[in-house]
Amino acid sequence: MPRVSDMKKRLTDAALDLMWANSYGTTSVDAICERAGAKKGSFYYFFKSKSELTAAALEAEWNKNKANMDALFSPTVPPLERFDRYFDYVRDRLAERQKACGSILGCPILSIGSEVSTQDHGVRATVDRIWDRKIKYFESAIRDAHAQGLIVAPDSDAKARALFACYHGTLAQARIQNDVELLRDFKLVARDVLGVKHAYATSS
Amino acid sequence: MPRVSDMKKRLTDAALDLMWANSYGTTSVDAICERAGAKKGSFYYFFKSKSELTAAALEAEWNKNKANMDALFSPTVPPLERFDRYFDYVRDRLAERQKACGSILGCPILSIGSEVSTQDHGVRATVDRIWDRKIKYFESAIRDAHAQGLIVAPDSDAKARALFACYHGTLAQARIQNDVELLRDFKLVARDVLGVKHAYATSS
DNA sequence: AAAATACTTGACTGATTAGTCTATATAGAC
DNA sequence: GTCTATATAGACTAATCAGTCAAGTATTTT
Repeated sequence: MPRVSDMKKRLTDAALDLMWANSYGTTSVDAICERAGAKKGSFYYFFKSKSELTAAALEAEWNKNKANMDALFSPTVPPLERFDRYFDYVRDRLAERQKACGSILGCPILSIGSEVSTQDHGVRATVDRIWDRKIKYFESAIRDAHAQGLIVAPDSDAKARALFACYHGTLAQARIQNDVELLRDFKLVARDVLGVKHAYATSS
Repeated sequence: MPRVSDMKKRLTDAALDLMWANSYGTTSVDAICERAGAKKGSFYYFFKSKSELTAAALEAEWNKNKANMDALFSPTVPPLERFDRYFDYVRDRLAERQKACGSILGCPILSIGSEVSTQDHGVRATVDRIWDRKIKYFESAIRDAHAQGLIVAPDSDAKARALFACYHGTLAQARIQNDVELLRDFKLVARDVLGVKHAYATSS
């Protein structure tokens, strides 16, 4: 096995960076190559199209985040607190990124997914897959909260999907208005969606 | 005032159609012209750039919908019922559109806004303006519901923004997954977000 | 009918696009 | 050292992009 290269990773990193900050459509293969320090030939050696690279970039992003998600949604954390920690984590990360690029970027999966969903079946399928994996964290926390009598949510899947959609709507709004403050109160909205009984609301 | 043309309207109609079904980035000026039956010269006679046309198209879309919104959110309708009627209306409209183009398209303001927000200040400003106008419908319904004791929502603006964001997250998810069914249960989510007291839940 | 305004035409430009292709360089196996 | 798979280099194509422009047509005012 001669010669190993980190170019594949550099390309997916560059692609996600640019597409998240701007959009799929305005991110050219040339720009991705330039940021990754690659030439055209290398790009098409690793990926057979921009579409395929995008799917790979989203999967890579998921893999980068998975360990954090596992920690945030660890069963050792009280279920409702998992959400609070997660929302804080995402907000902090977006705020930090805003310092670097000037914008609140929202969720790349949603932005890119919404942009290409009617046109690129491959990327859409990838988005769907990642979406489902992420929802599982929500679902399991909801099931635990229900079992502990903190909320009433017999249909944990539906509840998880509803909360996930609400959260992503808020992230999209934060991106459009470039305002991180819109994320500050989401914990309260989440409590409403979850139907948290007042007595059990976590303090933070 | 010699000669009047409907070309401006045809161009904004074509632009919104294409951008809604696909995206801002993949909708070329040439394609807009072709669908509108216009030549390049006419396009740039009416609009000085693709960006300016997009802003005009979004404003035109708002104007087309305004009368419907006024009717749906008429003060003569019980406040919580206004939401139900609105959600039904949007869902029906999207389902109908799906028959024509094969896809659930979600909200064009959100899709286009999210796509261009970090790059096109003019379009973003337009999106913000329309967003605020739409939220006013929610806000007034929430205030009325609060006054009638149907819900507890002292901060009607915050509640309206939260519900609006949740709804648009659900629309975005429906677009990405091309599934109108995701919109079916939003009424229930809305009740949770609004904090509707169980006794007052509208039946439909 | 002439003038003025409102609109249309379509060829054109120069930049950028995704993607291809052939040649070459580099590293580990033997 | 040489063989071989892995990776890089970068010129190239053909299509498409947003936008320009000068010349023309249609309609109303005077």
